[in-house]
Amino acid sequence: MDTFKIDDVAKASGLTKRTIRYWEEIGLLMAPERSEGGMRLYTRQHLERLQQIMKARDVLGYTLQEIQEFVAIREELLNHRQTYLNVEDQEQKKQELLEMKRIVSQQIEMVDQKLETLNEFRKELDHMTTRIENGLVQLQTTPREGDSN
Amino acid sequence: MDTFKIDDVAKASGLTKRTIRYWEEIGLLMAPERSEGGMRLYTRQHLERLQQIMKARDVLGYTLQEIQEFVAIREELLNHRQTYLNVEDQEQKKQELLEMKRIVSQQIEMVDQKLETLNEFRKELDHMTTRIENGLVQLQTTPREGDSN
DNA sequence: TCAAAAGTTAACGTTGACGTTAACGTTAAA
DNA sequence: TTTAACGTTAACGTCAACGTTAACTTTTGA
Repeated sequence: MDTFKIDDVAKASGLTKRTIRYWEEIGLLMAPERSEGGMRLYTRQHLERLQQIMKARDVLGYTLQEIQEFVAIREELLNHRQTYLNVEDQEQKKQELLEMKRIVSQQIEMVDQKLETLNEFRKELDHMTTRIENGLVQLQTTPREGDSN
Repeated sequence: MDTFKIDDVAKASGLTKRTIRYWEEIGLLMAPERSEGGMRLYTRQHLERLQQIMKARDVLGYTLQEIQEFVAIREELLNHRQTYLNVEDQEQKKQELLEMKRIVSQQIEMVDQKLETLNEFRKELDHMTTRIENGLVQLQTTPREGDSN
């Protein structure tokens, strides 16, 4: 079969069933097809989406609302291929594209800011490692008060 | 004076007074000295600490608990200079240093993971920008159905 | 076929991270 | 000195992001 039940998805993703349903409830995960009886039937696409959301949540520390904004833009870009017809539609599409560009620019700025700070943190951690190892060496080379000399 | 009242700290940091007190309450910010009457008297060190916490919260998306762990280690390294006396103290200090090294290694791993994912995101955002701008160019060069030719 | 396993919705509970309000004490400037 | 501005603690409120439980229906394997 090409579809998964919610427990399969939960196990594959590491999320709880509640969380999966919750994310659907708030519009973060697209609602899957249902069986005759009403069971959710997920596809690979749902799994991929969940992975993306988890990455954004865990790594970027975004709220689900912020993630939703990002994912929405991304989706819009994909669905939103060549579909302009007349002058008004062109004008509208232009406005949409400009709005998307604005939001994406904002997000780039945020990501760059995060990258910068993360690199600072990384340096500090390296520094701490050095200091710890120096401390360990000190212990080796300075055994005890008046020992062996 | 070398001390600040809570409202000064709030304005300097952009946090609310409530948040500052809350962070002290959960042990994230060291409790400042008090005046005769009981008013909190902060120093520059408190301000610096608050900046660090804010960075970790906003950029790394850590919970306050996680931040506390990071900050604690850092503090320990600073306070924890050459203070070994006898063999048992040396052994204890060695264990402490090894434990700190373990935790710092963990944190480095997490930061590296975050950096990697952030760079992926950054690339994707660039890609989106390109696509949006292509869309805009398309609109310019394909004005209207059967226009001007 | 039929019970156990797994699914569903609905609703209330919980936890972290504060916001808000109340009731009161302290500082500082007029 | 006195009063407005600012500080304090204590307690309850809130919001996001789920956890948990209940009451019920659908699937499934022996």
